[in-house]
Amino acid sequence: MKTMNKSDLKLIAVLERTGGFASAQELHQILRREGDGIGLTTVYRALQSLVDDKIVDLLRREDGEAIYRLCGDGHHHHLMCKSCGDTVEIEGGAIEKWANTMAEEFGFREVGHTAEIFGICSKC
Amino acid sequence: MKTMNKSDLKLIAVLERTGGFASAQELHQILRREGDGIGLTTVYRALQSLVDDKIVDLLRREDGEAIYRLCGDGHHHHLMCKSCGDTVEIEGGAIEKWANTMAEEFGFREVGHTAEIFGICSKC
DNA sequence: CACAAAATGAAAATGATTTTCATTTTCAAA
DNA sequence: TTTGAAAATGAAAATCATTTTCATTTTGTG
Repeated sequence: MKTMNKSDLKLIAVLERTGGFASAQELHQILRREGDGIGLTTVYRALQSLVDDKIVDLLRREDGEAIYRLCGDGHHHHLMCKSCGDTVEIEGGAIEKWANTMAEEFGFREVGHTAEIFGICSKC
Repeated sequence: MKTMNKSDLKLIAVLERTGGFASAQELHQILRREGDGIGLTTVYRALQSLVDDKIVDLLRREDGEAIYRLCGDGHHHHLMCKSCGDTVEIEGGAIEKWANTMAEEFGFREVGHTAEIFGICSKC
């Protein structure tokens, strides 16, 4: 780990606090809301460098927007209602195993994965 | 399967011929190169409707660009190389079970899911 | 203090994708 | 065959996330 400036630390702090995934735009809004005048450009730059340093994971939402989360966060998956948008965090131990097994079988390394479930919740 | 117009068929033809994944822009260029004056808008629309009809799969390149490929039959998942983009179709029996179990546990119905694995393949 | 390197952010640029909207094509009913 | 409505089409404008540019500010160090 090399350079680590103020902005990097801010982003890490927010990611720690919020847990899970967030897009650059969302992270920027959160910081703004908290009174931090940080610029969007800086947020992108900080996230980029954190990804380069493997401190943060970069995934993609279904629409292609980049989302970030702290590496090594015991990560979880989501169950989201297509109707009301309500989301439940769920464990994915089975998925981790599946991903690793499959990746190994095909000789892949530096493996990551995404897995989300969606449906209609009981309230809707 | 419902509507299926001329453009849809053209796109399917190109996807069959080329095999593997291609972005909307690439598919458009290929058609143009072959003398077809189809517009980019139409390419996007055709791809969208093919995805809706589950005739083509939509994934994302690392930079977030959408890439499309003809669906094999049956539901499957993908193992994609972050470096060269090579993709392997894999079975996800474990995932189906996991998704259904979780959904049931939280009272969700009409459940679907996504699960993709990515890493660096042995060639890269 | 002084100064070079690093950091910052506003604004412009980029590039994929979507939307708008006017025009053309398709096609079944008359 | 003619006709009218619905579907399809594409050029151009609009969106939107992300990147780049560039002038300014901050920081660390000699």
